[in-house]
Amino acid sequence: MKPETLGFFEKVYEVARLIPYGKVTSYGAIAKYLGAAKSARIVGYAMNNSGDKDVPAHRVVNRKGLLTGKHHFDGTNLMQQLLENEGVEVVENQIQNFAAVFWDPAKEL
DNA sequence: TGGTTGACTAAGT
DNA sequence: CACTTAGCCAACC
Repeated sequence: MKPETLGFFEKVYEVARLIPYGKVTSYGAIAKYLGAAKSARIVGYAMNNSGDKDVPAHRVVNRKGLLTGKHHFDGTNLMQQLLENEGVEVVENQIQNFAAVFWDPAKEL
């Protein structure tokens, strides 16, 4: 593939694509894996631009397992539906049993 | 070049 | 226990 811009965003997209089916991770976990643990906000910012990318942004939530980014999806419950479709239990925008579905790239990779 | 933004996180009140 | 404040850093204007 082409290295593209080789910017921080592209790195975030690659990690996001590595998230297994039925699993989720946090912005901070991705940032840490990229060596920029304090750039969690940048990860979220990148996700905002992931609309044209094949990035499962619905698998990326904040550290509390809360679907903070669902407001950026087209529908109001689209993000939740996608997660539930993968077997992730979500109630009131919050992932249930978050620890069980949490996937840490820094540890898994 | 410099200032604003933001799908975050940790710590404090 | 819920809200507020502060730090953080890459991209955008």
